[in-house]
Amino acid sequence: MRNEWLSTCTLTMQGPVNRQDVVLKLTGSRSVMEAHLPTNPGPIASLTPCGGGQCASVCAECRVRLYAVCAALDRDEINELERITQHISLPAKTALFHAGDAAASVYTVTSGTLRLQRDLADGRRQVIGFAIPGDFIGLAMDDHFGFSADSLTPVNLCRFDRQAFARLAHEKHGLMGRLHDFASHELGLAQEHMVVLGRRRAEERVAAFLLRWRERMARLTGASATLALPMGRQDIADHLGLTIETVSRTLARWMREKVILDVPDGIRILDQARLEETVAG
Amino acid sequence: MRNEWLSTCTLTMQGPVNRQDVVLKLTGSRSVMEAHLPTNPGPIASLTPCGGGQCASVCAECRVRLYAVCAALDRDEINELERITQHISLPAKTALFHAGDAAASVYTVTSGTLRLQRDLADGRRQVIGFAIPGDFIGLAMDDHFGFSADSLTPVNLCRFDRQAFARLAHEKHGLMGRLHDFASHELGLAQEHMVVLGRRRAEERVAAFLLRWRERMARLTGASATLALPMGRQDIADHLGLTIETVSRTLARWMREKVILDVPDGIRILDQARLEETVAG
DNA sequence: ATCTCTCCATGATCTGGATCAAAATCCCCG
DNA sequence: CGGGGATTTTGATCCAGATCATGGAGAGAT
Repeated sequence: MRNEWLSTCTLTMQGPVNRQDVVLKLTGSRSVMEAHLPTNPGPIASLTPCGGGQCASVCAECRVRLYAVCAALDRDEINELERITQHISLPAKTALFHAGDAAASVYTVTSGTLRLQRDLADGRRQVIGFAIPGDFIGLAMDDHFGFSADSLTPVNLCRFDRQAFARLAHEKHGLMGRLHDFASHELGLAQEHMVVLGRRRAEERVAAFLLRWRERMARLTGASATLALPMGRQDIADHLGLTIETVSRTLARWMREKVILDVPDGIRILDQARLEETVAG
Repeated sequence: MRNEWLSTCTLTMQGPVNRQDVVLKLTGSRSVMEAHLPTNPGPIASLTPCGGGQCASVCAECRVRLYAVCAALDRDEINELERITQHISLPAKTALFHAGDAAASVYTVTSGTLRLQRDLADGRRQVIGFAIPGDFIGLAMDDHFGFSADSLTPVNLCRFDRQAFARLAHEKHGLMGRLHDFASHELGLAQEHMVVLGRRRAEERVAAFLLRWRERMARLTGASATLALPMGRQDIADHLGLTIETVSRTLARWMREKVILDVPDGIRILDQARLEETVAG
């Protein structure tokens, strides 16, 4: 009904097109302004292999090694893994891959934050999650990615050829076990998020998100008073199944009530107990 | 606010209490009537080990073996697995385990349907999914189950001691790989369900559910005109983040419009294309 | 400094689906 | 076959959060 006109809308692009940039810019309807056009995936941003792909023993000094899947491997195996590894950097706000792309690679995040999302044809989107250092990207794929990945900040990743990585996982039992631990853990989190999306009120969703994000960041950087939020309000909304207005209003209310404090690029949680009560109901 | 009085409500039970039976039965508020009390988990229904736990080579004639995790094992390994297997039957509408229980066992479903759910303190519930023959239960657990499992129909399961099963998985590489495949696949489905819960309208949710359930049943029994729905309307609603009224109205409308046909214990899909259009938007 | 663009905040209004209510149907079980 | 609880259906009304509209604050660019 409301989006019917979309079905007859055709645009022709000249030159290479990054799909992330192709949004309908029509005034008068905010939601349509943000609709991504279902173009063929264009070339993604060029990637910079670190040291020309020839970095020896970068892993040895990797800060996330003990959190990542790599922790399953001993020194020799790490070297073996490193042979199929490409260390790459991605600028902020750049696509790593798109939903539906052939999954040629899998990744471990070593720094920065990525947004993982699925898009519906009419522009609605669900942010599946945010990937942070130590996270493995590519657990839930067949031959094709089921979601898109975009950097929110500059990001560094280890890229592994998927076939080669799968071969290694089948040789090295510890690696497969570790992959399975990651997948099980992710599955548990996904199920928890289903409860949030299916049965929680707006305020509870935002509180649950802040507490969980704080937890994840604490694992990386240790407990910190301020909480960096590299994702925008719209991203939070799309993660929680809300609108940007609802997220904004909820945070604004908590700021008025001194539950949280606004700081540049994030917040500071002043009253964690209050957020926990909100989640507990 | 609305449920504040619950915080002062205390009931004392005499004799063993099956948590599934403990619901507040107060007229005047439907949602509270259905609230499960947070009692300590009582003893679950007694389980009947098939043949006193001494069934030799039951696996050989198992109808779901090729779909289940067991498919990863050769004849000798199957025998080894069978030594740590207990074949059990569960009557309909019976708890297998509760969220928070120590996860002593993991399971493969061989017949029947189970409902997997998480409950919030105030009675809201999210049905994580439904387990059918071939499904493995226990992928996403740490030491404790993150959700409850109840039979909707009579159910037969293979119960494995979790420690022993984990040990076997660490010895038999194929089994671990298969477990990981199951976990990745589940993760992909969970992510898809997030889109449904976060961004889809009521009608789209129900259509997506029917199509997906049909797909799963088709894998088991082959394509069939009628679709058995062992779960109730409330279960569907709690799976889709809707109310029973919305589910009921949506199905009723489709029946009026000859998209589906009411049959005992299920439906018949008359116009699959219509449902697919609904999901596609 | 000014322009532009993107993101965020906030008030006003609307609405899809929740809630409330009541009747109808189903399903055991004796 | 009939009584009583559980589940489902259907109608009326309500409301949390969506939608619409507008203004403001920052960050880059020139």
